[in-house]
Amino acid sequence: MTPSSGVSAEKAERIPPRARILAVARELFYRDGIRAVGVDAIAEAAGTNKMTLYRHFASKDELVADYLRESARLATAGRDRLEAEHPGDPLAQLRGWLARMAERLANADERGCPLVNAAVELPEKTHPARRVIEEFKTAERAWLVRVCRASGLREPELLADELHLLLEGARVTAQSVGRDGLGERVMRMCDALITAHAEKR
Amino acid sequence: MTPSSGVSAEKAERIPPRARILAVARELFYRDGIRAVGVDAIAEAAGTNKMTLYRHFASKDELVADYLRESARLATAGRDRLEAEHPGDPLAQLRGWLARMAERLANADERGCPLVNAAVELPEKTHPARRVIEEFKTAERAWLVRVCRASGLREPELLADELHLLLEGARVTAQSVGRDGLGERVMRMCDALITAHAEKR
DNA sequence: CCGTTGTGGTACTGACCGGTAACACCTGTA
DNA sequence: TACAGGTGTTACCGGTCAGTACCACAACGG
Repeated sequence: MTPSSGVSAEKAERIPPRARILAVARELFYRDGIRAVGVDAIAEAAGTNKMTLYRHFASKDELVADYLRESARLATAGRDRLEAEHPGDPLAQLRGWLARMAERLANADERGCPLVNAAVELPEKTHPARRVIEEFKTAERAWLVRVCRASGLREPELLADELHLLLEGARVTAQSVGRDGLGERVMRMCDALITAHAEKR
Repeated sequence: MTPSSGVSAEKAERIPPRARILAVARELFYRDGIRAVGVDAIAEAAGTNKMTLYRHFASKDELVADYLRESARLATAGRDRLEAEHPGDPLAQLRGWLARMAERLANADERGCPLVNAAVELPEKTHPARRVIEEFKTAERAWLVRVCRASGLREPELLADELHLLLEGARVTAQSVGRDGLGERVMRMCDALITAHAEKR
């Protein structure tokens, strides 16, 4: 057992402790659940200790909020990347987003949207995570509406809601029942919805 | 402070302790989350103590599994009631089920499906709750397929999945973003889906 | 050279966790 | 009356929780 022994992220590297802690927290919180992971475990897995953790995060609740902010940032960056990959082609952006979601559904490590899971785990309305969750989900839906509208599809708000709810449902269903062929089925449903909103009247 | 002081369910009544414990567990686990509620809190709120609780439940995990079995039983009973209310009219049963779900979405106490929430909170594959969750969700989907097929709708499996995923998505979205008008929107989407599967060539 | 800053290590607090032992009690029954 | 089973009460176990005090050390810049 070497002196610097972390669980999955042994970082004796030059990455500052705050980033190491946040990376490890993201992994453990997502995989095992927020309430199931103690700050001790995070600190140890990050190759540091609880004191250093509390020098960078005021409390576990704040660490959780930062974990969710980071997750939201990554998701937003992914959407930005899609826009860069398909400039001026909102329909391709939309399909790319759906395809990525479908891929995730087949992944065995997939445990749904980290922010949705946090909302389930942390019902307290005063928890600092609540704001982050609400803002992220609102932005996500707004992006979908924008892309649907830019694609010239009829009733973009309705379509965005249909797609969004369908995907959210699929991501929790993957956790509760299973994911056999779920990705393909969902993709077909989404395609049908898009087609319906393209043809409509 | 009377000697028998529970939180929300003061039962000095003639209800046996096991039932009291299960009722209180259902309320607290659902409202606050499974990991957030200790066995002490449940015993106290049920007007009893931890010893009596452990005389009826082998462990907290088993209590959780029983809580989920009870929730599943209630949901199944609700579907049976629908069949009794609309005998031989599967379409009315389906619409009744959807209407009930939409009602729930507007309720401020709604915290989604207890079994889905448990799946999010308890990722361990070996947890006794896992079996209960999977069996319930499989049965729920099977009921939907059966009703859709009996209603003479085209592609009943596909329609059942569409409705199921949409509803699951709505129930988690109510927790993470909000429920303003969500029930009505979802009902409209479901109606459109049913119509589409009724007309379909 | 000194002092500052960030980090790691250890030990600790007080509360709570799930789970158990031992005993008093109450109620029904024979 | 006497026994028995289910229940309530208290105290306890070892472990873990979030959070903190204190000190040692290493790197830095003057």
